[in-house]
Order: sequence, then C-alpha cells, then structure tokens
Amino acid sequence: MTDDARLLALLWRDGPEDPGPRRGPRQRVSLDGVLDAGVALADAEGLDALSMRALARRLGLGAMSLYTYVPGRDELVVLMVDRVLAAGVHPSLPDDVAGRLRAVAEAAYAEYAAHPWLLATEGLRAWLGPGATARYEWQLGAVEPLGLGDVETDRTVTLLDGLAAAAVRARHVVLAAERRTGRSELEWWEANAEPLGEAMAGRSFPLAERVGRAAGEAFGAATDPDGQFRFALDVTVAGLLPR
Amino acid sequence: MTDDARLLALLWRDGPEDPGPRRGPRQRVSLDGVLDAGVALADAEGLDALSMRALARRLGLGAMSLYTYVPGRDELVVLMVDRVLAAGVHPSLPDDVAGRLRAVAEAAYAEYAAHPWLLATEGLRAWLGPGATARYEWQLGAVEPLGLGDVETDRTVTLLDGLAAAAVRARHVVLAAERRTGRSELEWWEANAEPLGEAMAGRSFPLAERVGRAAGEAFGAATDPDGQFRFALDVTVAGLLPR
DNA sequence: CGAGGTCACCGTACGCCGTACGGAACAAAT
DNA sequence: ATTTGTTCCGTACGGCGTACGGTGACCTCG
Repeated sequence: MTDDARLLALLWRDGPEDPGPRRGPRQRVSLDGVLDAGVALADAEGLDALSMRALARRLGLGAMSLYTYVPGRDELVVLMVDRVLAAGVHPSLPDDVAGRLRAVAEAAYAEYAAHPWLLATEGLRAWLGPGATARYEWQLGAVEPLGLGDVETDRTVTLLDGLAAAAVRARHVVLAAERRTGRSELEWWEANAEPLGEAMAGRSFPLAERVGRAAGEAFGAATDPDGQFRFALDVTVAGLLPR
Repeated sequence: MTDDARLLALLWRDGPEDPGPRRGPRQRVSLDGVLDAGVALADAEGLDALSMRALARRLGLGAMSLYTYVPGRDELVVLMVDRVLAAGVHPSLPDDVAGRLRAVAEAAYAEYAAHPWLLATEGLRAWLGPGATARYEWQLGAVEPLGLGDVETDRTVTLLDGLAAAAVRARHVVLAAERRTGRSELEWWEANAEPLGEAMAGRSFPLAERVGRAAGEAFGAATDPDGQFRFALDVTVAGLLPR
C-alpha cells in the first residue's frame, strides 16, 4: 500500500472499532492517542517542536515505534489537522445574513487561535478528511442561504476563512516572538526605537512615521491583530451584502 | 555588539560605500552578493532549501565563512526580505480611489508571487528595514487620499496586503506540491477521486459535494487562487468605498 | 500444548541541519 | 619585524527524519 493510500485509509478510518484479536503484541497506545499527544505538543510548543523523537518520548515509546502508527511526520501532521477540525464546534447560526457571514469567520478565528500551528501546515498538500469536509459543509450551509450560486458561495467561504487566518497569523507572530525572546512586543519596541531612529537618520518617511505613530498609540502596541480582524470583517461583510 | 544591534546596522547600512582598507584578507564576496545568492536560492528551491551549507557552496565558501557576513540564518533571512522589498517597483497610481486600492493589492500580489518564500518568514520578528519602510510609505500614499484617518489607513493597507498574501499562499501550496510530487494538481485529484469516494462511502456531505463539484468544474482545478484573488479584491474594494 | 508466523517495538546508523570553537592565513598598523 | 584585527574554514556537537534489521511478545494453527 502506498503512503497516499495508507494516509487516506487513516484519515477516513471509522470510529473506535475493535479490530478483533490480531497476532503479535498489542499496540501500547492508539492512533488517536498519538494524534492527541501531537496536538497537545504542537499547541504548547509549536509545530517545530513536534519532532518524532519528542512525541515518542511523551508517549513512552522509542522514536521508531511511531512509524507503526503513521507513515511519516508529514502524514502525522495531516492527521492531526483533520482531528482538530473534526473536534471543532460548529455554532448554531443566526438568521440574518451578516450574522451568518460573521459566524463563519469567527468560528475559523477561534479554531486557528486555539491551534495556531494549523497555519504552519500549508507546505503540505491539503487532504480532504472527514473533519475538513464536515467543517466545509457547515461553512457552506452558513453562506448558502445568501443565494450566491455555488461558485461564489465557495469563494465567499474561502474569503472569510482567509480573513481569520490572516488575523491569527499576525497575532501568532507577536506571541511567538515574545515567547522566544522573553520580552513583550512593547518592551522590544521601546528598546529598539532609539537605535532605529538613529539608523533611519537622514532618510525621510513622512507618512510612515505619522501613521505608524498614530497606529501605535491607538493600539498600545505596534500591531493590533484583533482590531484588524474586526475591521477586515466589517469591510468584507459590507462588500458582500447586496447594496 | 548584540546580534540585534548588528542586524539593525546591517539593515540600515548605507549604499555600496567603500569601507576603506581594512586589516586581514579581503572578503571574497560582498554582503549584497550573499543576499542575492540567498534570494536566488530561495526563489528557485524555497526557503527550506536555503541552508547555510548550500548557500556557502553556491558562493564558493565554507559554511562557517557566512558567519562573517551575517550573525546567523535568521538574520540572513531578515536581510533578504528587506532586500527584495527594497527592490520592488512601486507603480504609479491612478487617480480614482478604487484603482489605487487595487494597485496596492496587485503590487503586493506580484511581489509575493515573485518570491513566495516571503510568506514563509513569518515565524520571525518583523524588522523595519529601509525596504519595508519605503514600501509601507508607498502603500500609505496610495490609500491616504481616501481621507480615512491614520488608523484606518493603516488597517486598509494591512487588509489589502493580507488579501494578496492569502492568494499567493494558496497558489504556492499548489505549485509546491506539484513540484515535490511531480504530478499536477489535476492528475493527483483524478488519481485520488476514486479512493476518496470509496473512503467517504456511507457519509453524506450534500452541500460540499455539490459545491465542490461546481467549483472544480468552473475552475478546471480544485482551487483557483487567481480568480479567488480577483473575487476577494472586488469584495474588499466594494466594502471600502463609501456607499 | 507446542510450533510457527506475525506483529510492535526499538537500537543503530546515515545524511542532513545550525552553529560554537579555535587555528591558520593574511594585511594593515606600529 | 612584530603586533593586531579579520577572513576563512575544519572539526565537532546536538538536533532532525527515517531506512534497516533484530528481538521478543503474542495469537493462531496443527
């Protein structure tokens, strides 16, 4: 069986069936156990920290034992992605059109914010697992009543999801840098403002300086991903609604 | 000098000044030469392929010699980013408001499409170099005449830039997967449609099936990043314009 | 009940990675 | 001629994903 076929079978494996007695020793953990441990590790320390060795250690296994659960690291990540998408809650939807559009974006935002490493998996082929498909189905159901037609409905869902992804990505950049360096964004900015000013001496960026300063003061930080998300969502919903 | 201070000095170093005679052997290449080789390598094979050893080999140096040009790999990437942003062209702007908004997004799209690895650098702290600042200045100049106020102007620029980034990211996922596996997206999809159908047997996703099929037929592919970009840009511009 | 087959588990090893360290070659300053 | 600061780089360390082959536990079959 090729790795692709094996991955597909694992993605669409059925519920916790008992495979009946098999030869050889029992598995010490389950695939779901592996995936949950992987999700916990990625949530806590990021996707880079999810190494086969580190995950195996967490499970009390040797590194190579993981390969009896999963064909390789890429496939592990794909399965983790579908597992968190399957676990995502799909809130009930309001009746008004704007509210439905917002709900799609906000649900995606919550999902990405809870598992920011989802956004770091985009070097991989997007696989259609049951989690991703159920999520897409829900998103379509939210947007379909607008009567846009199938293609535009798909594009609208993609747009709203992308909006959420961009916002969480911006948020994550700040949080990850803070954790790595141990200094908050504000501290770092203050420490670097003076040398930056010196470095820029002699060059003039009037708009950037004025706007950057105004934005920084309004945000109390260099960036404001949450506010940016609200702004982007307002604009997008306005652009989508018939006028 | 800390690495931060060194990076800042390198970012804002002045033009190709002759530093005068210095002790020791002359550098065999220049910092700009290192950065250009790094950009070429990342353009051709992606950011993952940009290892210190591979880059040094390209330059006819030993791996450790790179550390006389640059404090480390992260700093190298930051300097590469600012270099391509500095080299980006800033097209002249039309007078109409919608055209200006589109121009900002389209310029960003072109930049990201030419150097998709720019989108993979977001694990790093965003540093303000001369290239990034000049680009931001141009973007602000394009949006400012709308009279939105400083904070909203900043948010509008961020929104348009994020739109372009999302589209190129979707494009890049497809292209990268095609290059890695050697099979086009369509071939891959056709090869996996049947096993996927079998795997899904017994589950029902009526909307996803119908909309996915319609979108696939309309796009002639599973996704259509360029069309998605146009759609998103239309929606966003409509949402931004006063009504 | 014993034997054989099948499986999970894992030690070792290979070729990558970033980079710390220290030495050699070199050119300018003294 | 000696000192000093710099570039270049060989070696090494601890990480990574994973190929390969061995070991021992367990179920099934004779």
